Amino acid sequence: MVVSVQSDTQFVGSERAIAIYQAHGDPLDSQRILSREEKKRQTRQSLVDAALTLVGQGENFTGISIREVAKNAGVVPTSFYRHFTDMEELGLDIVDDLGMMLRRKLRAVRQTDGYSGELTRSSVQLFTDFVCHHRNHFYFMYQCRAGGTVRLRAAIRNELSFFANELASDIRQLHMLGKVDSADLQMVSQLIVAAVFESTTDLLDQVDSSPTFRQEFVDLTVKKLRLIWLGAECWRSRRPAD
Amino acid sequence: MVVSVQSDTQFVGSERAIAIYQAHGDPLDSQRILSREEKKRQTRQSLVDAALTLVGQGENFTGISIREVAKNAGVVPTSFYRHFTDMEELGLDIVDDLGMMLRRKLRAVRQTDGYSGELTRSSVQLFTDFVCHHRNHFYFMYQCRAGGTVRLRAAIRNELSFFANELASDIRQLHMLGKVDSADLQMVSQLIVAAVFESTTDLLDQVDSSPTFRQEFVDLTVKKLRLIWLGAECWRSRRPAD
DNA sequence: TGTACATCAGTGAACGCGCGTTCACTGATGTAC
DNA sequence: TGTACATCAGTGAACGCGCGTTCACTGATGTAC
Repeated sequence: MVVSVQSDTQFVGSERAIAIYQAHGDPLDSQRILSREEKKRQTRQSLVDAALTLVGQGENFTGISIREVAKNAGVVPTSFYRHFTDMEELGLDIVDDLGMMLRRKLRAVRQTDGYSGELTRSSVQLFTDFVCHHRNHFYFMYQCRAGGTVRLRAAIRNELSFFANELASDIRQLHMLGKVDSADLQMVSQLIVAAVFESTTDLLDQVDSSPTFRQEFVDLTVKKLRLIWLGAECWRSRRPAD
Repeated sequence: MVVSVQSDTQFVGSERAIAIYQAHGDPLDSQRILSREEKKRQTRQSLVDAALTLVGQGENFTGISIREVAKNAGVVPTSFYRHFTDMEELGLDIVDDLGMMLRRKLRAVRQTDGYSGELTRSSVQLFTDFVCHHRNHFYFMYQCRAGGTVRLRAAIRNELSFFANELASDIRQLHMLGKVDSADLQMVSQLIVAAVFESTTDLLDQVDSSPTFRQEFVDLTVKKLRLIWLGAECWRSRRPAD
């Protein structure tokens, strides 16, 4: 039911509605005119997409104006207010969006046991592919984690700690790192999430992201996580000398 | 010779010169009028300080205007152009500033062997104090690392990799981690720098930064580094099971 | 030392522009009968 | 099914404002003689 409209094409008013209608393949409701609610949802999505596209083009989210977003969504500036009170609200929507997509992915992977071969490597590979498929969302996240408003920063931080918690509970579920108590496990998870997240900046900064570069990135990240994992396995069994 | 002018006080033109003059305690040149060059340097510094203060107050560096900076520096907007072509240039100046301060600190610590007791802990303690003394600089760094212009991001990334390199060479110098080859040592250093840098966001987000919170931060960071260090010591001696 | 000129950091008026936000409106969709 | 009215997403004109940048200027500092 979800129709993706190419974000680089601009439609004005009813033109967009027609384009959406034409893109819709289901013959059963090919005669049906889009409901008001549906059209509103589409416009809202156009606004979000426009903002993300601008971020992907190198603009700073904080510096993007309502007028700019509206223009790129093919809508008059005043329409923006039918959907969001300000850019912060739109930003919070993006955070939610990414959060939901990540959770959906996580659920799918867990259900189908989508890991192939070695666990660390396949997890990193899945994450890497995910980042590359949602580049603009991640650009946004990295920008706003430090540069956004207080609420935006809090929302992003919240998402990150959610994933650290999920990771910790998965490690427990798989009966790994038995010698690590739960407070320390939390620390290990944070460390892993931080290492991956920090590394990801390299992936995002790479413009082309050729398959070879992506592979190098996966290799390096796996190596880092293995080292952390090694440390976690030794943890408690021996105190560090220094 | 460096005189600090309270950044929340605004001076206009010659008023500022007088204030600087009065703050200057050395009786030998109490009669001396500041040279043109010196005054220019002072104004330039006021502009940089004004920008940093605004960042410290929660504004996003990318969103700060030339007029705003000039106003807070107690100078007319046009004066800005006597010192910088645009805000990006001012930003690059801040990066250099912080880089120099960090290097100076590093040198001082190495010369005086300023580490007290355990190496990891005293290093983290020194870094933590440094961050708290240069809060605004670090706010700026975190914001611009992801949200700045291409040149700004490159400059910041450059500083970070400089410190990873310094760390790697120090580890070699102290004959630690003998079983780790130089490519892997680079990886370990990156991991350590990333872990510290990532943790530091917590320190910056804490508004009051009470001594107890600061201590907790040091403890947690030390723990993380110990775990990485433990992993690095096991590295090569045993391959991770997973 | 004093004088005459050069330099140039800082000034203040002015410009055109894009911004956020308001307002009354239009006309397609939705609903009640 | 048809009609009459309600809703409300999107429109377009208008506003006052702060922005970056230009320009000719001023007057203190610096320099040559």
